[in-house]
Amino acid sequence: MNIGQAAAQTGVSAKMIRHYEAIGLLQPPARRDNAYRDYGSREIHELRFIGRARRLGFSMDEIRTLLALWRDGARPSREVRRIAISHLEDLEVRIADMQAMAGALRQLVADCHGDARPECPILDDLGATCCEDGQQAKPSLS
Amino acid sequence: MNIGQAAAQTGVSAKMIRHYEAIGLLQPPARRDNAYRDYGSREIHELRFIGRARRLGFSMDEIRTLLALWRDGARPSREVRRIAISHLEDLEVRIADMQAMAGALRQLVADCHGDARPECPILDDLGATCCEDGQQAKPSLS
DNA sequence: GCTACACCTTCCCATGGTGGGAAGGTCAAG
DNA sequence: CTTGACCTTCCCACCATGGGAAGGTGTAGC
Repeated sequence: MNIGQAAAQTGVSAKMIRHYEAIGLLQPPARRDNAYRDYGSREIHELRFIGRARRLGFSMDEIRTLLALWRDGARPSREVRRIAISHLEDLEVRIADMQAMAGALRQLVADCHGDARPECPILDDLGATCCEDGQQAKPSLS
Repeated sequence: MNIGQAAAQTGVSAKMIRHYEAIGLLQPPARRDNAYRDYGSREIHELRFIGRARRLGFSMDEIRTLLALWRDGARPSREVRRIAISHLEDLEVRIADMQAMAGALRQLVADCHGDARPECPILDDLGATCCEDGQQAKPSLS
């Protein structure tokens, strides 16, 4: 199977398939006489694996490890679970961060009348001149 | 004020201050005889503005616009509010995405016993061979 | 004055995941 | 034989950020 077909089958672009090969995430596939890469079901399978893991937000490093574990039929599931939990915790931290951002923004948006007048609590907050004299004027953000 | 002091005062690294200048986000500051950049309270103020906006997750493009609006004392607050709302919606979409990821992962982690045995629903799901024959084996992820 | 150290300058490079695109080869259909 | 769609490799760009080199400057202590 050509790289283009493999890309279509797995949702991973041809560019990225070559990239994954270049960084050693994937074994170089067989080549045809015309030097075209030739993918079989095993490679398709791995590409799909990578695509899904990416969509779950795993880093390339995590995916590299998961892929090794996946290829090793005898791996202890403990290992995999540990990685998944660690990534999950990571995700949760980032979600909490973004929720904090969103909360602060929601407050600012709610406070801003948003009409033709120039008064704007959003800009006021962003520009809060908290430390010109070393004093924090207002707790506000961060 | 030296760039290092400005960095300390604003929480924006010296590297980034120079970078913001290079991409035209900031006016080039005055230079002393020794060619050192010299920052006054106005620049400190702007740097702090940028730092806060970054911490709220605004993109550089958004910040560029917000900064222009901020400098324009007569801007309509409507403009600012529109940008903030648009960014907020963006944030909310991303939060929802990450929550979906986290939810799927949590499920997988819960299903995986995580011991010395090789059976692992997490890898099974990632590797789900959904379409080798054009059939989706299991709804699963994405 | 000399030495040490901290700071400044500019310039280049790396990250990571992805895409754009050029220059050239190959294949299939008309 | 032409056309267009594909493939190959190679280089470049993004974005925000940091690392670091090579060289100048300012300050403190001796």
